[in-house]
Amino acid sequence: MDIKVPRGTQDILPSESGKWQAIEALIREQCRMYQYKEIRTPVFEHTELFTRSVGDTTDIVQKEMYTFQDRGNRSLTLRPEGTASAVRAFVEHKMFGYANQPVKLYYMGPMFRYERQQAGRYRQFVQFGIEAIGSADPAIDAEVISLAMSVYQNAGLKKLKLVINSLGDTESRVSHKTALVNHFEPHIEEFCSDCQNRLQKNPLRILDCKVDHNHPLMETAPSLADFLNEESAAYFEKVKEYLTILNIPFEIDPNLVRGLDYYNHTAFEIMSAAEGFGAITTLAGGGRYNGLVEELGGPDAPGIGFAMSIERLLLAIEAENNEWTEKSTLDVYVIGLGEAAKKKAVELTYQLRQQKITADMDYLDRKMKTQMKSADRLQAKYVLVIGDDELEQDSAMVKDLATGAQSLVPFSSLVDHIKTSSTQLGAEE
RNA sequence: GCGGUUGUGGCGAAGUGGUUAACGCACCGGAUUGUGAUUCCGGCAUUCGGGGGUUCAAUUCCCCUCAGUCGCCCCA
Repeated sequence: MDIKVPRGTQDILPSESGKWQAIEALIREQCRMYQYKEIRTPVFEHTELFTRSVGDTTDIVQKEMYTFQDRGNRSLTLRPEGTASAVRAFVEHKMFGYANQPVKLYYMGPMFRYERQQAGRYRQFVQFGIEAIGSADPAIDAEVISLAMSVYQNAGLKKLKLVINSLGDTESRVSHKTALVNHFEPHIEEFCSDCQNRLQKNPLRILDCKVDHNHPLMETAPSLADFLNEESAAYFEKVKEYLTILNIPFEIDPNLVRGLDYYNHTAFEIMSAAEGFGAITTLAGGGRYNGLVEELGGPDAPGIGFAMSIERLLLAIEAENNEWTEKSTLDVYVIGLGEAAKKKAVELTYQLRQQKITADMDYLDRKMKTQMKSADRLQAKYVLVIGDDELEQDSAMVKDLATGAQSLVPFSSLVDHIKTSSTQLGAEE
């Protein structure tokens, strides 16, 4: 078999899936505390959804999307991020009419971006994200950020860095854009063709161009911070104030610009400061997107959200050396010796499971010693041994693997015996 | 898109231009024909990612290719 997983994808094996489930449970619990409700949207959408929301001059849309034609000649795209779908659903199902506003949503699932893989970056990766749509209160910006922080803290992470910035409102951005165009236009022929295209459509993207990043005009480009109008600056101040009330430390990075076009006002990233972490330190990113709902055909509802990568969260946990010790969940391993005893073993294993006692047995007809070894490796609490002698007495030999003690117990009282001894065990701990 | 690095059994990992490719783990069998640690004995790669070339001879040298991995950029 020489077929392998496609590039940039991975199998999460049984030895790892326990961690995933633990993280997922932690996340769902946090969302419950904050009263965000899960929304599940398709993994593919009409391509236009992303070109219109994420922005058709962004890297994501221009070179990272998995876009294909279906048999009906529709252009579809595997979702590269979650906000577009959530907002699309918000509009499609008229959630702006819901009694409870803002509408608070969360999602968790695979996203797809065609990129070269490296540590913490995959072509299929899992994002957890939330969206609060319908409120322009800076307090909810702080709530959104605090939920992200609280997931990380509950996962045991300590080395975190929150970076925030304000991208300003439409007016601020328009004046900044004009300044950028004026700045670059006289020398635009010195830039790459991509940048020349970006000049009128989205000059901000010129600033993170890969080709021309050494051009002297990059250094002297007008900064967004200088173009924030009064309302935008006041809004940003309020967000900072609320973060301070919540005791969440932050840094301001005036150069923080998110890679998606729909953001305005608050933008933030949470990074890992753990040493030994890969080159990619961003754990989560998000921001406000007033205007996006309208862009997708809804009313003028403001929104804010973030997305985080589960893969990177797990990497960060590892980098901070927080071990997840997985406890064995096997109560009983049943060993049947000989044909008649095996039949009994099959029956008993089934009965134990029905009584909510986890049980397993050998299906390879291995010898006693090897089965004991299996039981040991599986960290079973008890082993039941059934042979001809036990059958004659309608009993099983019950061995406590921790102490090594064993006793003959009648089949009829096996379940009670195991239940009472395990609760005693549990009480001693 | 660009660059570094790696590719030997289920896993980890040595190694050499030349008849049998170390070792460790795991696994299987036995010592112990009904009991898990340890120990001892035995078994477990006609083959060194794939293709081509150099050579009397290549897993070892050269070229190409594929794949993993890491980094740049950007992002989650």
